[in-house]
Formats: sequence, structure tokens, C-alpha cells
Amino acid sequence: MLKGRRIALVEDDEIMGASIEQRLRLEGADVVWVKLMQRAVGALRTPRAPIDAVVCDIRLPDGTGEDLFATLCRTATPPPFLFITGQGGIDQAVRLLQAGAADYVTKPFEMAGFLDRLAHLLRPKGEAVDQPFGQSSAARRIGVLVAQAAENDRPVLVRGGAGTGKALVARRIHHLSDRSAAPFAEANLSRADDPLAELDAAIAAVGDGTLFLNGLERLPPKGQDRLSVWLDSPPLARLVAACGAGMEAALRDGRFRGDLFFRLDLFEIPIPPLAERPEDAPWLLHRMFDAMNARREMPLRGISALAEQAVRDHDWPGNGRELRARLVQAMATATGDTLFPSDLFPERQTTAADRLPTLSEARDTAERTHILRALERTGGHVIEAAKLLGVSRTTLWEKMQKLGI
Amino acid sequence: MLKGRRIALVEDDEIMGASIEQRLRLEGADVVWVKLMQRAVGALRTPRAPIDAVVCDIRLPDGTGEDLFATLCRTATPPPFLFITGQGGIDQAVRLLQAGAADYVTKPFEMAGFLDRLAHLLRPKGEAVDQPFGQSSAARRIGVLVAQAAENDRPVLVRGGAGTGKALVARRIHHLSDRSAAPFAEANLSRADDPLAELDAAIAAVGDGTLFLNGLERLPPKGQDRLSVWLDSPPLARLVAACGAGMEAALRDGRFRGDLFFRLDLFEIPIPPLAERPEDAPWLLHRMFDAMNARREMPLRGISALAEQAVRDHDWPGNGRELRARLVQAMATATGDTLFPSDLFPERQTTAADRLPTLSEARDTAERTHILRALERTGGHVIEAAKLLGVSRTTLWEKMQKLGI
DNA sequence: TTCGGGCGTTCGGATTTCCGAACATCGCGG
DNA sequence: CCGCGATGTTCGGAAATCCGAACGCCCGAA
Repeated sequence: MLKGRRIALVEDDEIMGASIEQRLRLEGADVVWVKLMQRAVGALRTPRAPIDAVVCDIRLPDGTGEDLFATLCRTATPPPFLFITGQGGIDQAVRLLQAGAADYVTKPFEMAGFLDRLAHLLRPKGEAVDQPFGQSSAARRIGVLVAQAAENDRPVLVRGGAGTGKALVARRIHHLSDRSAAPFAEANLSRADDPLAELDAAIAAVGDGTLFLNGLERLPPKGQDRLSVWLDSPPLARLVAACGAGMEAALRDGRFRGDLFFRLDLFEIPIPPLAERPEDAPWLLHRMFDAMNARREMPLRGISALAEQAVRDHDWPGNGRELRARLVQAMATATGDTLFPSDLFPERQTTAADRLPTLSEARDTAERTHILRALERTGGHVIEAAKLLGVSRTTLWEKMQKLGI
Repeated sequence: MLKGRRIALVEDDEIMGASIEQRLRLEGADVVWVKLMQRAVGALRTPRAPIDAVVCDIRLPDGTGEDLFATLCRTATPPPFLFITGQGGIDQAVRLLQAGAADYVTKPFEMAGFLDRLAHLLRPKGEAVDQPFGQSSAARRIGVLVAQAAENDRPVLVRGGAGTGKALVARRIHHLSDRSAAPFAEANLSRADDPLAELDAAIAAVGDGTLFLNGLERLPPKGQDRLSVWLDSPPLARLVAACGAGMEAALRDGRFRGDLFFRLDLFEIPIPPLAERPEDAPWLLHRMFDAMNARREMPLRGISALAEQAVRDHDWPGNGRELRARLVQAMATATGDTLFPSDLFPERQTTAADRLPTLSEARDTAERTHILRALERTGGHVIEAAKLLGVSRTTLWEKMQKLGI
């Protein structure tokens, strides 16, 4: 019944936790057991794989399950929560259910009934098909927005950094829409030598299909006028535009007409960078790896857990595109039958000769750069910087003293 | 607070029932007291007037409140149920709330708190004639002013920020007035390309109805002259104008004729921004939610109490319009069956943009990457990695534990 | 089988860090 | 001149971190 499901167990009591964990594992579930609230926040906010349900004790050594739930709700849609508690009251149960918890069980409980209720609140599985963008909640949201965009015919604006897959989103909208049989014409304005010609060619080719304008912020004024006129005509085609980080600056500087932008910005699909949804990186890695491995002469056996962890922790300034490039490189040059971190990040090998800095050294440099960044943002305001960094003024002063700032 | 509301009280205990009934009547509620389940089914299924809420005991001589609720749910959407019970358990509370009960209180209870919770779950039903704009005193004042305006025939000036529902007020004045059968002609001067043409078209269309001029501060001088002439004619129609925050500046700069303004400003209805009447935001939320949820293919179960709190705390720079937009977005993209704060405020998910990570967070990520690097180099050898990092084995273990490595 | 070493884990105390509460100082404007 | 707010500096206690010393477990070598 729970086969293949990932259940998070938040419980500080050893005996109770062990017994539940064991039973859930017996049922085939994948259990993540954390014993502290702070760890649970981390484990649920940025899970390695999506969590299907959370079994949560209320009294924890460093907080309460209620706090945990409220904290998660502030920034994300939490998985269904089943609270278990020994000394809870009715008021607490009512409060939690009103806040959106899925269920509430008092200890001690019959294991069979508990499992029933847990299974009952698991959302039906099998929506893997329409999740081509990742497994994070952010990625699922993109999938929903794409489906919505495909259903109507209004202009869409895709926003995201370099290599986040804006073109993929545009193609998918086209593919899911009722124009899927019509042409899909792409004008990439940032790569083109002559953006105007690129725009004209795409407009000429699009017919009643989907016109995809990539790199909108690079469209020169003449092109903006032309696009505006084309929108007024009115066109047979549907417009999907994409812009990157430079859009806001272009609007501020007047390099892009505000009125045109607002005509395009009716339905916005923001794609957060990979760094903000770390659980998508290993997911993408495996997806691409499987696809590429199948076409390989001598298939690799798999990916090292260390490599997966390294992929998770990397910053991915080039987002998905960088990941693909690294993987292609790694699979071409891999020496063994397994992908290791050094295959994906060959540039790190150069440091092999010298000594790794001490942990405290690394910590100090990290603190140093971080403090400087905060001070820069506040314009040298120490008190505000301390607030920003979440430490007291005196502590910040102490650290600055120590680090010589 | 309960004035004019119809509350059904299902309670077999004479003393308890009498005390609640008396108190509810004191608060101005209309109370229907039934002492048997069978009677309650009848009274709730075919009430003389719609019931706004049900206060329901669980143990009744001829059945239970649970049965009553279940019976009603089979054939209709019952009003919000507040269960009160003396010997109920947590399981019962959980079961009822999961079934859709609004609240659950154990006897004995503080009457004040009980009334709060009862008032909290009262939802506006349909077009509540008396309170169409909110439940704050400011909103009730708007209702009174609208009614007064509808009774006479003088020009009305509605003042309020963007998205505060100025057009709604105007329509309501028209609807309540004796011109309700005549045309309602709206000229939106702020959105129109050619405000003059917009004004002329509306004047031509209005006949003996109500002319609504929205965005008065944007009316160009020529239009002001024309409006002035039209007022002198004298017109058959009644004028309702609306202006936003820019009006004072327009008057100061002379972009708007002072004399014309004072001819329009005879009866002013000011609409304060939502931020100044926080209790209206959740009210509006529930109103819109109910209306939209009814038209939904798969209705949501409800709104998390946390989301409600977030709505109350938000600033609402875009007022009601922003609320509606957020709700539409949230209901389209909600992943679960309950609305959570993150559904309504998806932009908070990307906190990385504005908020710098805490110093300890930065330190943790730095330590994490550094430890991983060391482990990678030693091939997973913990002792060597600890030596490399200059910490003891136990410390490294502790850190790995904390950072989830 | 025993032995030893790597590893996971706990524990108590030494040490460091962190914070709030002070107090002095330094502009800065009224 | 004073008041005010931000900063520099010190201090003591609370909280954390770190470390060595254990104990038990597992696995491979002897």
C-alpha cells in the first residue's frame, strides 16, 4: 500500500520512532526519520526526493510540530501532515486541522488503524507524465502554469535566467495547446546578428501557430514598434515571449517600452534558477543520464552517490544547460563504469596538490564574504546588517574584529 | 457582531441550551432552538429563512450530532457547524473536522471565546443586503453612504485607491436607486486611449440612467469643459464619478478645474484601502472563495487558518483587485485540497532574491560544501577527512549529522 | 575463532560563541 | 546646550560547540 512512497517521520522518541519506521519500511515505504524540528524544516523544505506525507510528533526537543507546520506553510505547500501526539488536547487538534493538517492521531494507537489513516491521506500517485520540469514544488507549479497557458490563447511571458529551459516551456505550451499542429516559429533575439530580420522571419513563418520570442529584452526599439503593430493587426498566431535577468534594467533604462511589456506580461511563468530548487538537479541528472546512456555504445553502470550529492550542492549558475554540458562531457571522458564527481567537475581536480583549508578557515572566509555582502547591501549600516544576518550587533562587531573588517 | 444572523441551536440540555440561546439573543442573533435530532433535520433542511450557522451538541436523545451532520451533507451543503460537547474525544473532533465541520468546542467553555469562534465561522451568504462591502465599521459606513446616495439624485464622488471597488460602489448606487431600470453607462477614463471619445460615448448611451465616470483625475481639460457644459444642460441622467490617489495632485497642478471638482464633490464616498481595515480582507477572501469554489470542477475543502492569517497581515497595495487576482491564481494552481499561504503568495517561495541568508545559514552551507569536498578527496574516509579539516572525528560526525550528509 | 580498525553513537567537561546589558563616544540637528 | 541615534567597547552568564574518552557494531585479516 505504501510501496514506493516517501514518508517523513518527525519523532524524537527513540522507541516510538523506531517502531513506526520499521513498520513503514515493512510496508515498502521510504522513510526519512528526523528527530529535531530544525532538521525537519531542512529535510522537508529541500528534500532529496519529494515527500508524500509527513508523520509528525508535536512535542520535540527544540520546538513543536505546530511550529514546524506553520514554518513550512509560509514558504511552500507542505505534504499532507499526520500529527501524532501523546498529550495533545482537543483544542490543539481543532487548531491544526483548521490550519490544514490532514489528520491527527493520539498515542498510543493501533498500528493497523494508523497505517490505514496514513494511506488514506496520500494523494493518488501517477502524475509523473505531466511533470517534465522537475520534482520540486516550484517545478510542479511550472507544469501547472504551462497547462493553464496551453488552455487559453493569451500572450505568455516566460521569465528565467540563462539555461533554465525557457524554450522548453514555450515548446511545451505550443505542444499542449490546440495549435500543436500549426507551426512553432522561434526568434532568438539574443543570439541573432540582426534581431529585426530574425523577428520578421519568424512572423513570416508562424502562420496560425505559436510565435516564440526568446531574449525579449534584446529586442531593439524598431523591433518593439514592429511587434506592437503586429499585435494590433491582430495576428492569427499566439505569442509566447521569454526574457531573462536583463529585462528589468531594460525597462528602467527605457530600452524597452513599458506599454508593450505590459501587453505581453498578461500571463507570467517564472522559472526559478536551479540553485533555488536543489532537489531538481539530481532529478534532471538522472533523466538526462538515462536518455543519453541508452544511446551509448558501452552503457555506464550508474552514478556515484557522491556525484549525486555534488550535483545537489553545486550552484549551477548556468542552470540546466550547464548540467547538460557537464553530463555530456562527463560521459564522454568517464574512465570507469560509474560517474564520479571528478567526471562531472573536472576543474576541481586541480586543487589536488595543495592542502585543503581547515574547516574553521573555510568557515571564516565564508563568514567574511557574507558579512561584507551584508554590509554592502546596507551601505555600511552595522545594525541593519546584523539584523539581516540574524545575529546581535555585538556578535557582528566581534566577528568583524576577529576577521579584520 | 451576530446582529441579524440566524443561528440554529441543537441542544437537548435545558440549562445549557437556555443559557446559550439567551446570550445569542443578547448579541442580536435570531436563534432557532431544537432539542431533537429529527426536528433538527427538518429545521435545517427546510428552514423558514436561511440559517447562517449551527451550534450543535453531539449527544442528543434520539441520535448524535454526527448523524445529523452526515444526514444533512448527503442532500445539501449545510451551514457552518460548530459542535459543542461535554465528553467528546480527539478522534471525534478529528473525524468531524475532516468531514467538514467548521469548529469543535468542549464544554464547559468561556462564553466570550465561544462567541468569537462562532462569529469567526459565519460566512457571508450570497448577496447579504446589509453588508455588501465588508464587515469592518468602515465597510458598513460605505454601505450606509451608498444607501443614502441611492435615495437622492445628487452627483456622487467615490474616492479610493486602485482596486478598492469604486465601480462596484457605483453599480450598487445605480442598482438601489429608482433609476435601476435605466441604463448604467460607464466611462473608464484611465484605461481609454481617447478619454474624450469615451466620455462622449457614455453620455450618448446613458439616457436617463446613471453615468459613471471612472478615473476622473485623468479627464483632459476639453473633457472637463464638456462635462461642465453637460452638467449645465441640465442632464436627465445622474452622475457618479470616481477618482483615485492622483486627484489631489491634479487639482494642485491645475490639470483639473477646481470649480468643476466642487460641483462633483457634493456627496463623497471615501473607500479606505484594505490595509486600513484588515478584518475585511479575510471576509472578502471567504466571499470570493465560496463563489469561485462553487463553480469549480473539483471543489477545494477550504482555506487553511494560516492562509487566513497571512491574508489579514498582508498589506494589499492592490486592494480587492489584488486579492481577487491572487485567489484566482491560487485556486488554479493549488496542489492540495486546502489553500495554503504559499498558494496565495507564491512569490514568497523565492526568498533568495531579497533576503540575504542568515550568517549561520551561510556558515552551514559553506561547511557543508567544504566537508563534502574533503570527503570526496579522501574517498569517503571519515577519519582522514577529519584530519584534513582539522577537527576531531566526533566533531565531523556531529556536523555531518546536523547538515544531513 | 580472535583481533584490530573503521565507524556510529553517547557523554561530560573545557572552550568558544552568542547575546543582552551596560557605558563611553561621536556626530547631528533642534 | 541637550537629546538622539548609531557606533565602539567591555563584561558576565547562557548556550553552543568541540573534544577526548568511551562503548558497541561490523567486517576483514590473521
